[in-house]
Amino acid sequence: MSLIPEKPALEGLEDKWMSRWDADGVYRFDQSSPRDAVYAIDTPPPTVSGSLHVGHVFSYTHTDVIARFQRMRGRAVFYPMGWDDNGLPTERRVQNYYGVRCDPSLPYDPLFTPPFDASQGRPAKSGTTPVSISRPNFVALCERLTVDDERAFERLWRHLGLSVDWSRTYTTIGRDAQRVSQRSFLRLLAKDAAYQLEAPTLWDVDFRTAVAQAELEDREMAGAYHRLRFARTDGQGDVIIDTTRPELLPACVALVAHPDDARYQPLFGSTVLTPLFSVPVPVLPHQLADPDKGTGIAMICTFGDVTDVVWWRELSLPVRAVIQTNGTLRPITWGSEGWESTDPEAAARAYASLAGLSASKAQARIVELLRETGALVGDPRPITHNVKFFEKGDRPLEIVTSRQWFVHTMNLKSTLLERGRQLRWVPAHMVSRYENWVNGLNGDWCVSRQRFFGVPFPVWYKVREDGTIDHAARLLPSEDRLPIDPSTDLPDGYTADQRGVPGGFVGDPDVMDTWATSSLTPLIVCGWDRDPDLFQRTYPMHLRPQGHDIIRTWLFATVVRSHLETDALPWETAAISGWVLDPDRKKMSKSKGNVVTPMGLLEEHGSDAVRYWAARGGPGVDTAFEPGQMKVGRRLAIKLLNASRFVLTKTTPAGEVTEAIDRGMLQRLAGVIASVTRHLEAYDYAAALRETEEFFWWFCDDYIELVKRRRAGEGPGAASAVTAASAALSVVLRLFAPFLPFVTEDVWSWWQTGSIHRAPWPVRADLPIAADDPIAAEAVSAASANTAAIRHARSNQKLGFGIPVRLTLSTPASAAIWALIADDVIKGNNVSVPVVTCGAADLTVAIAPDTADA
RNA sequence: GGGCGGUUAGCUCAGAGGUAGAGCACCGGCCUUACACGCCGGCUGUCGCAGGUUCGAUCCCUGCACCGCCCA
Repeated sequence: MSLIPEKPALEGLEDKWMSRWDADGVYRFDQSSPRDAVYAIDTPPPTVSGSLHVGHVFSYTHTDVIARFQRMRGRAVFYPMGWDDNGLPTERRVQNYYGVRCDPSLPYDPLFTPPFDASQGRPAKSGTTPVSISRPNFVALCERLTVDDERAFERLWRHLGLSVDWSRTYTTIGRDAQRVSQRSFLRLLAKDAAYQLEAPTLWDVDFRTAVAQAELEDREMAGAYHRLRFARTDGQGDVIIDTTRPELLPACVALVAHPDDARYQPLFGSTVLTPLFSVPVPVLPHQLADPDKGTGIAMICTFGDVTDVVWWRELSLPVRAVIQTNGTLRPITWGSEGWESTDPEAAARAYASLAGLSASKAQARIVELLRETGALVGDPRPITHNVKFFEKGDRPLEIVTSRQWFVHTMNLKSTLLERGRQLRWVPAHMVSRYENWVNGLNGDWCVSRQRFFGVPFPVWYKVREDGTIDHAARLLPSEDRLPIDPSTDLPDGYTADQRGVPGGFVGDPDVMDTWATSSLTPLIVCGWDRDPDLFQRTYPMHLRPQGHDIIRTWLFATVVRSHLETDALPWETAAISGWVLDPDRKKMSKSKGNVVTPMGLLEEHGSDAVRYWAARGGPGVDTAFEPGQMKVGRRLAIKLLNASRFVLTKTTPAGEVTEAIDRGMLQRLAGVIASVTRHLEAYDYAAALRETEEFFWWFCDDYIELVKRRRAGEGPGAASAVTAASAALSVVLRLFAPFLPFVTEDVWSWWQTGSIHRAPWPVRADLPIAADDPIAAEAVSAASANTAAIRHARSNQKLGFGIPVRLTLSTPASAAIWALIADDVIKGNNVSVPVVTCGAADLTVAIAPDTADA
């Protein structure tokens, strides 16, 4: 009894309980649990070089509600957290923070210290050239910098009350992730599911790396159609084409028109000369040429866009690439092989002012040249059009020929669609996002990136005697050596001094796409290659929670990898969270999200209150950011404290639940248990919370108010109410526990041993009532209805509760029902003199103040 | 251009073939021995638009509009 505070409050509950839970290991996964008792969650690892915002709090709360529910149902919940530190965002931060840049050709320097450390103050900006360092040194700095972020993230998650097993935290650049990524890669290679190819690839000229289809986004940009005149070699006049990329004219390899286009049919097979450069190119038919676009005939360049790639491949055209990996135009010797021109001198003269320029500068310059020579017909006509960008990039993507690693996905399309159908999607309609994406795949998955802070490809190549690299002569490590870094580790049978010399070897300089690692999270956390016991207990996992924006990337890639590695779906269910919208119905923007820091929110409203707001946003439903709902959640938590205190400060006399109202209340609660359980099983946490909350307010405002006077006394009537109320409280606390873990745990600790979060999920058998009794149900409904009518009358006559009233009541309730509730209704409404007619058609009430002389 | 979702009270949202709901906000009242961080009561609607099915449609069907997202 002394454990019940006199004036209970929410303040400080987070700190109190998060350390207690940690000390007691409440959320530790019990690896001795048999597989069918396990519930395994594949948590999205947040990007640590970004910041956590309100959207994260929202969706991670959803997952935690499910985790807590499953734990209370007796499942051994496997709920590790990961940090996504691998990839570009971290690289960029490290470069600026330490004044370095990575050069994978450099050897590891064990004594290296960075030129500066931004936390110690930054040197004057001018004149500081980044220091080039090896990949292992660079990676070490990345790891050093991300440690702080990860600590801050963990603190926030603990404060929010995520029931994560913190002993199993992983990072996407960590040893486990590297080893799994490399092992999986070697196995893909062994079964020809991965391959290397030198091919035109989407390329970001600022990051200087290949990017994959999944990382593209279209952006609307201003552009212009330029009408160019090509001379026919038969002297029969000109051919006029339209292009938005005149700067690629030196890369032109053909003209193309639709095979049915009568205007150009006579030209097919003939040759024209490019303006300025006088390169003879053929005019060819292809059905992808759009007769309605521009003049209906286009130039094919290597490479302006993905259609150029198709034409180039299907029409067997030569390559004349001009865009270099840094986005500038390369030097060209006109007249040499591959750069044939009928007037090499003029071509060289024209090109001299273009070489070395970026694409956009080259465009401006070549337009001048075309105009001067009369090859530009009319003025450029401005348009806006969609241009492909790397989602993190600043300039349009180019297509550059380079050597890349790919994973076969095109040949898996129908299998992947089938996998999508096998997965349970919450909400169900999200499957169409996935199908949309799979159906739209237009190339295999490019998994190599010309970056540094990622998992290296565990591959070396032999160097020929002439010093060139023989990419076909791969040297692979055995699996037991993994993880390795080919820029510092040696292939078996070679010595360090053979690196990069004729007859020696070189390491593959690339790293894996960040999705190529994070697509393996189920394999990483479940111990695929290190803990067969854990793996068979946890994999396939039960739940993948994530946002709908990364269905095409993370979800898709994970399905691919699990299919290839384990011939199985990685999880049973994918639960897709919506977004948090700002008041303008836009996705909560970064700037906005930073104004409202998650920690500030949790401190202002309390974690339970913020979780309450989050849990009201149903699966897949975008939800407005609304502090008002957090205030409501806070009030709910406070109400729980007070109601609990009230119930628990009178626990005698205890006894059988005999009164109809008490039994009716418990019956109603039994229905709530069943319904809430059903909702949670279906991942509809929002509905579960709504029903629990609705019952709880009714329990407080109607049930307790009606019975509190009877309960305050002695004897069987009091015992019935005391027992019913505390039984109900026990259940209600447990129903709320997944949503409001702090306040429910605190109340639980007043009168129970052990954590509520390890307590069994409530079932009907917990309630001290036998089979359903329709009389009791009717009694409790009648009591509520009659009370409402009396309250209404009081309010109309402005008679406060403190004033006793004489009551004239006609009620539809039968005399038998009225007899069961009369005492509680009369006392619970401060009625002094009741005159009651039972069995009436309608419920009517008349009251009058009971004056003192009565 | 194709796909998915949404449109219900001032706001945030639930709902279901049969008399439109909750919370917040607002208005009025109440210190009722758990809680004034509380309690009681009240007000508010062409359920986006137009057709169709039906005895009956806000709900089902068709088309349209607008918002958001995904994909070309």
